[in-house]
Amino acid sequence: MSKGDLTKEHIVAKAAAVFNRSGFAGTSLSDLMAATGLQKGGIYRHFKSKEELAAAAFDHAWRRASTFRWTGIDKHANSIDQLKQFVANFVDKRSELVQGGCPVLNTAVDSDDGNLILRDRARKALGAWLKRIQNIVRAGMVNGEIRKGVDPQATATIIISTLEGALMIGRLERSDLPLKQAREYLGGFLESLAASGSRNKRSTRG
Amino acid sequence: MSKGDLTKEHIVAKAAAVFNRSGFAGTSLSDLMAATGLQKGGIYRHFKSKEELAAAAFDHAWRRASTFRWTGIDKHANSIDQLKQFVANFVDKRSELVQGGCPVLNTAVDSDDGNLILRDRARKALGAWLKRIQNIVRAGMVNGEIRKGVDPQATATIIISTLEGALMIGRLERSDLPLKQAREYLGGFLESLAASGSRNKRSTRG
DNA sequence: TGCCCACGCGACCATTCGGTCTCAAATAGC
DNA sequence: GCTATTTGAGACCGAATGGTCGCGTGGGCA
Repeated sequence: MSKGDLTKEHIVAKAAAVFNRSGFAGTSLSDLMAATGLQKGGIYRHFKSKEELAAAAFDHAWRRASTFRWTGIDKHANSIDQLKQFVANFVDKRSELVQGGCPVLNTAVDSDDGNLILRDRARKALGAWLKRIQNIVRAGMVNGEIRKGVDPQATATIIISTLEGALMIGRLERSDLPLKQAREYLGGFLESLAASGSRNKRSTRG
Repeated sequence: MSKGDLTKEHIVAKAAAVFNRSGFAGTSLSDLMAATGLQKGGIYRHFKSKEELAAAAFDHAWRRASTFRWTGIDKHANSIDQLKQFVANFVDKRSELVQGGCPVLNTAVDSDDGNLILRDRARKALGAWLKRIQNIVRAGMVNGEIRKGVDPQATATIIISTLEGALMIGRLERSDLPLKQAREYLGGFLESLAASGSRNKRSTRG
């Protein structure tokens, strides 16, 4: 990897934190210069505009967030346990994230009006996220772990909504209690999806 | 009401929509000039800074949102019905809001880093909102409508989280399905809070 | 009707914005 | 070690930013 590529990666990583904290409009080139330790020319050598950098930064932040949120899922055979693990990761692995909370939430609110490029990236990221949860629910239904009649799409919406909403509340209150409450609540919710009899052999604590 | 006060109110109302859509940093004085139809001097006659105007605009937007969300609550005697009405209002009365979604969500994300004035306003608004829901839950417990053992604080967090999260998803997807799913889901959730036997006399459809 | 001051206009200010470009220095290939 | 190419600094650009101020005007009150 050439020196230039290394620099580019460094810029993206630093910029991701700034954009995630301050939003696109709220981030100035001088903020980015301070964060990266580079001058303007050094940054613009690698990105042709602030927007292009913001897009790369979002991708970086989202890749990072996804990595943490989906770790340890495969160690569970049962779909409900997988979903519980995801919820637990979302709640516990925040500190490992790029600073400033969930990139999708932030970008959704930040670029709801203009900035189609950023909005589209957030939309696609959220879509993939929802789909991945839906697929776990569907697999659970096929395997007889999850009741017939459960709506995978609505289930995914509820899980993500609750987590993102609780994240927002917690950030305003500077407290992690809302997310802890969401985790506990979603634990019960996920148990309630179980097909009757399918969870007898093991503790209900996932 | 003097002409000046009228103008001031007009500025606040127009500015509220712009700030709510574009955020504080994303809103420029020229945006506000275009929205209000006034020149810079006309705006600065009534507000000593952009920030002061943004604070007044938040108050306006929040007052408006609260009005719509809490309409028709008193017509229900039962606390669970009151909460259902609140959820229904949140979902159905969006179009009557100041444009751009929930002011608390937007301001929370927008001013999470700097802007203490705005952040503080959003924090207090959210706190009052949570408290009001908690009080309904507590009243329901006192009246024997809601089970003992329900946690009013966690319940309020779950309701608001789910709604705000679904609002965010719906805005990204340009769809109202997520909010509809949240309403339906929360309907069941709220029913599950009922003290056993307390809801036999009436339809479960609130 | 006449006065006066609240009101809003718009020119003006320093500063910062995102972005460009030239050039010296560092790097990489030979 | 020499050269060709990358790389990043930083001066510079026009436009836009948030904010100020003096002045003309018109609405409100006597």
